[in-house]
Amino acid sequence: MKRTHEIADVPHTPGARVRIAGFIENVKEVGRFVFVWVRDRSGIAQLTLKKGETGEELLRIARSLNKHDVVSVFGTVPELREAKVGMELIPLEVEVLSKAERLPIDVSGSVSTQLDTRLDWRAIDLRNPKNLAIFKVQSTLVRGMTEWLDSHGFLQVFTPCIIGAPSESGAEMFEIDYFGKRAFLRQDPQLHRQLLMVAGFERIYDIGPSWRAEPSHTPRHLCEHRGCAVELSYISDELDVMRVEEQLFIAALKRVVEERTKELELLGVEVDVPKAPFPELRFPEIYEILSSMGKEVKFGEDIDREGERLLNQYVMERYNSDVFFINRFPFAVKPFYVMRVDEDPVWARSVDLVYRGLELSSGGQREHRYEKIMEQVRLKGMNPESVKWFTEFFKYGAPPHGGFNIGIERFTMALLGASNIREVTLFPRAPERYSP
RNA sequence: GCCUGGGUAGUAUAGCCAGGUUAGUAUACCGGCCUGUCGAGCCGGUGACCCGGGUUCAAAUCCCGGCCCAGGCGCCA
Repeated sequence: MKRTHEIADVPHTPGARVRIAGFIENVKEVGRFVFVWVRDRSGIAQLTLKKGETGEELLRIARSLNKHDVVSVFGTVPELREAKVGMELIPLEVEVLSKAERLPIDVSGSVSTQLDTRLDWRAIDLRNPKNLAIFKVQSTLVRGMTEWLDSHGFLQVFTPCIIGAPSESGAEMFEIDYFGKRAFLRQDPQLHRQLLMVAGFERIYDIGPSWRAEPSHTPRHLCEHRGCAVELSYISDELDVMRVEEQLFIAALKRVVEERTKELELLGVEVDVPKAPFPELRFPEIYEILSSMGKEVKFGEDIDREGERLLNQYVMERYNSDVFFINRFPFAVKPFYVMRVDEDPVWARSVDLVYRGLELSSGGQREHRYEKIMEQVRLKGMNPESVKWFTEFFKYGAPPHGGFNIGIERFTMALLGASNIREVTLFPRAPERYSP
């Protein structure tokens, strides 16, 4: 290997001989000294070279280094550490593994670069330690969710990304050529998760991508995003789904708070882990709440962004909570597969989770009764043939079930207070961007 | 898709409204100075008006079209 230690793991034992590797952060010549900073993903090391003591060849190499050259360094831990940044090393040998030209963007933080330009140079942009911190947090966030799911009997599954027919009526999907036939990239793993409930898998989760062919120009939309999609059987109603979702949510945040203190500090983020149960607002009461706040929404209609913001404000003021559920959406604005409230079928057992003003997930109880599903297909004006591949299965026994899909980028964005979802996506896909 | 605001060195910005200087500044880069730098500092240098058309004696600046960006709305994770 080109190194024996990550920089953060180099022992503070004077005289210890180690080999580290990383990018050149800076080279400075001051008086009798040449200082070289080397960064790996764990931290910074300063190489200290002293004229008259260090060999001429080593001084020559050190002076010739450019920012972001990749090097491997063999050296000794000094008696006295004087560097204020990271650890210090007296180099004995510097091997240049790769040379770097002048960087197209600033990664050090001295000049801030616009997001779009950064994304053009994303692999270099990601060398910024703050960006690494974002994805460390994201990794832990997802692990917090999977750990909770695994320990509560949920089976991880993988459902198809290519589907033969649109999963919901009228949704904008990417069309692909499938051996001369029309196929689509899924916009949600929804229907296949339900089929696994029909299969008797009872509790599953699917972490994977979804695509939306919507030309959305907003800071919170991507054309490709990943979700943690959960489905479970034998629920009494959608409240059982909500109880699972909030436990999952809490477990994920706890993991981040426990394990990513350093990263949260670097990013200047404070996280409070909320307590269950989360506040729940329901239609049609929501119309009254909005009305009392001066916003009129017609009975039976969906709320818009402004309405959502007002509800967020309402929950903050009334419950002092930055997370809440919205339940019982109008069936008119939801897809055919949701379960309606039998006694009042204007409303669906459809649930959104809103965190820090951002819609994190949609879900709820699904309709598992064949006759009802077919009735709703008709009510939505869909051609029954187009969803037969899905609906047929419900003739042969289906447990009552429900689930939700938490947007991973959205979750990360809300958690870190990022101003744009692309900040928390490694290589985002947006209407005008599909590279790198 | 609609609305608003933008596009100036590698990066980030000033100048544009009231058209006319060597297009200013920071940072990066190159060179020099400095006996421990750590956001180092100081001196010198290289480097730019998105593309196409129009108005004008003259366009970074005004007008039209295109492409791209940011934000708001719709759609939603």
